[in-house]
Amino acid sequence: MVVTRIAPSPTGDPHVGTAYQALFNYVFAKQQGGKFIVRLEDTDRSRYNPTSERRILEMLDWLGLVPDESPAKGGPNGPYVQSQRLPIYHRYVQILLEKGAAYRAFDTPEELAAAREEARRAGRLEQGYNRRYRDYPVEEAERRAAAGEPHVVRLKVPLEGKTIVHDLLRGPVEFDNAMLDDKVILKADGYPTYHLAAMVDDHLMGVTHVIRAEEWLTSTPFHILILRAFGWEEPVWCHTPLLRNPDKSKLSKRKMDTSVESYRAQGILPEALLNYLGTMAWSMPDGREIFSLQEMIEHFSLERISLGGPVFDLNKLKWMNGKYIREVLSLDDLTERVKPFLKRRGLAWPSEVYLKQVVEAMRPRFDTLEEFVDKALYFFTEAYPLQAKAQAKLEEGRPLLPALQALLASLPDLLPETTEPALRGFAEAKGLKPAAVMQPLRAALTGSLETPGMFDLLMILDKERVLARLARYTSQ
RNA sequence: GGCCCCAUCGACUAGCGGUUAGGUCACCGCCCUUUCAAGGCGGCGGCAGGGGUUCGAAUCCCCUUGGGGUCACCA
Repeated sequence: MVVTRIAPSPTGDPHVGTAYQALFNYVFAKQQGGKFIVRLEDTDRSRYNPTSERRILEMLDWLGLVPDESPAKGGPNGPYVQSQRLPIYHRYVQILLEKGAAYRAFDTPEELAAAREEARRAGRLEQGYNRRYRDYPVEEAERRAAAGEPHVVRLKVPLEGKTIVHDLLRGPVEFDNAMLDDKVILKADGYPTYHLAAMVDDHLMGVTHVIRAEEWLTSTPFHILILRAFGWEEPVWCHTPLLRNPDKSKLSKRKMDTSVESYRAQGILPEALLNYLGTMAWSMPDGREIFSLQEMIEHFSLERISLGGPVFDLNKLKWMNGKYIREVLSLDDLTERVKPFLKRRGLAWPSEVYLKQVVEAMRPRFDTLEEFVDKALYFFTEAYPLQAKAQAKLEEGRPLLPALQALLASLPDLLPETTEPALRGFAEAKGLKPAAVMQPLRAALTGSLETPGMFDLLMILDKERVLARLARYTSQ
């Protein structure tokens, strides 16, 4: 059975890169009838963020990428939080030590820094750790360890030969073992590094496909060496391109908004975010750009992942979100989604029917849920702003307002069938273009020059409110 | 800098030896129109460069250039 996983580390805000990886791992697993696991990699105690775990899990839930096994849900391979698996790692480190595949190293961080500095100054070719303890007598190392001397455990990497990563998307990628160094697998604080923990867990959890970001490609030979040291089978490796900033560098919160929570707060829909991420380095065989998670599962293949690093384009994300708002969601669904955004701004709506009318009228005019609130304020409060351009139009047409007020007051109702001929007739009688009447009226009723059509506006606002708002400008 | 990956319009991409190089976002124009949108129609714009292979290269190979990643007791 296919088993995939994501292994986010709880160090901060839930990241779109995590969502991206989750999407591909989830979709592939589901398509193959397999399992999708979430495992928290919290072995870096210094960067640990206590709220991060919960928020990452919430993000996946919001997106609808429901894991089969996770810290929250549990499963047969738990625990799913690495800090709770320390005894497991210690056991496996011991095995490597006994096999002579790893060794204890007593260098202090200061010594390592000094050695690095010296190597740099000497302009030496070889990179990384100088292997000072690689051939240190085992009995002596054990004695010092037993005496409680702080130390790390490093993998004994072969000095010669090549390690070949068979990447699903790139074919064989060769690395000279001489270019590798003896990486730390167990830190002085007793926590494993990513390299060891991930390989042990992937093996124990039966992960068959490691689909992860390209930044891991160059440490894959090291992972393969760990696997070999244990005598374990390799998973299928599949390194996907990195999401990029507009300047093509790796997506980062310094240059871009990378927080999924932030997009959610702006009123980006989970379906749209997922859909957009699904078009990053992947495409539907038939070229369609709007597709659901389910449709992606139906047509997905890892082979269709292209290798160029895609720039995360806010502009297109917004467009796609707008597409979902006006063409994919039902009116009822959209109306429901808009509610929390109104509430958060302290706005209320008189009835379900009213809200739905407003949403329908506004539908082609907003791309995010937050934008809906911004642009539809005058439907929900009398304290809407009068924009400068609208004010100018209003002043221009101010002389018309009393007559318009009288006209509208005289009508039996403000339905479009009634108001359209009335207003057009009014303009014609005055020898004016319709716009010369509509624009000042629009400005008076909404404080804006960007609104739904006048006749919809009048109907939704209702007679009483229309007249009251007009009275603001005619009663002095 | 060493090592590794990558390379089609400004952005996302289709293409997997023979296409007038297609679509989407953005941009521009037109239409629709009471405003703003949405929508429709049209336009601008690309195979990084150089060598090969081949009857024929965006497609295969090599080099150059460019971009990115990685070189932590972080993941």
